Amino acid sequence: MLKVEERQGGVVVYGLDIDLKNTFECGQCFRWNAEPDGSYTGVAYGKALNVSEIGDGMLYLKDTSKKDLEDTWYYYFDMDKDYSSIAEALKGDEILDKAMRMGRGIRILRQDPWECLISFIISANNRIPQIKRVVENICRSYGDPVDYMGRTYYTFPGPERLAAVDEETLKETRCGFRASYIIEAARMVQQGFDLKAIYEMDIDEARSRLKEIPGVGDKVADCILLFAYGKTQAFPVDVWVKKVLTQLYGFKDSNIDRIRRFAESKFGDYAGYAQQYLFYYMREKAM
DNA sequence: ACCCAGGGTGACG
DNA sequence: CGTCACCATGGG
Repeated sequence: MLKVEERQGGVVVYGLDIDLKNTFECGQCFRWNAEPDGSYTGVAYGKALNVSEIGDGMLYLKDTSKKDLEDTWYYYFDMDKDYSSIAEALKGDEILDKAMRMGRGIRILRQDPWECLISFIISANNRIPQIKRVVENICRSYGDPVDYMGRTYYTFPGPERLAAVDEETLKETRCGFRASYIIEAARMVQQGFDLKAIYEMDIDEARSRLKEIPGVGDKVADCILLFAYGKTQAFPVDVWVKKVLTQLYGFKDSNIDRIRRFAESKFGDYAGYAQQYLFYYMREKAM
């Protein structure tokens, strides 16, 4: 258990291994933005939050109650998870060691499955800044306003909202050809597709269930399993990870399913963490 | 003008 | 089973 202390209307958490920039800009989430002072502001689970690193392992959650921390942020940041044991388990691979040094302080967040589902449907054949833009447009058009620190933020709209939007109107958010996928996904969830039930499934059953939703293939499903359901064995294979495995690990096979199984056998239960470090490493290296 | 992005789908062998 | 054009959008 971490030490928590209320301070100046906010909450300070001590002893948390986190780097906000690496965590929020590693491509797992799309709703956090850097402020001029280096802090980050975002919205999750219907709540707005500003967070900053105020010292070694000290995280300050601004204008937030201890109750919000316990109800939402403790889970969202996965504060129980001990990352030193993950690093220990993944040690010994030179490429991954270098990637872990670069991605120091990345935490895999535990996002809302519904928001994660739609966000990664949007991610298909798209770029991160554009994904962020579309998600933001959707929230501004269909979400609920939240006042926080003198500004207005918007929640991610529920399935019943998006199910009621027609395709041409939704395209005003610049989501492009993914509009029909988003609307159909919303209708399925609204009509009883049980996103919560997936928490309890083993990874293969969970993946095939998610793939029943249009716009969800192997890669998108694995992102949702990793970033929302906490299934850390999941190893999403996108163009960057493919580059890592072919160029750095010498794996000569373009079949996504075989790449994924190779990684799962190589990195085990922590494959998802390895994936995120490697993805971040490859992207930063290319830029 | 061309290529590509945290891909998925459907058509075709 | 594998391959491939296509999808909408914006940036290089």
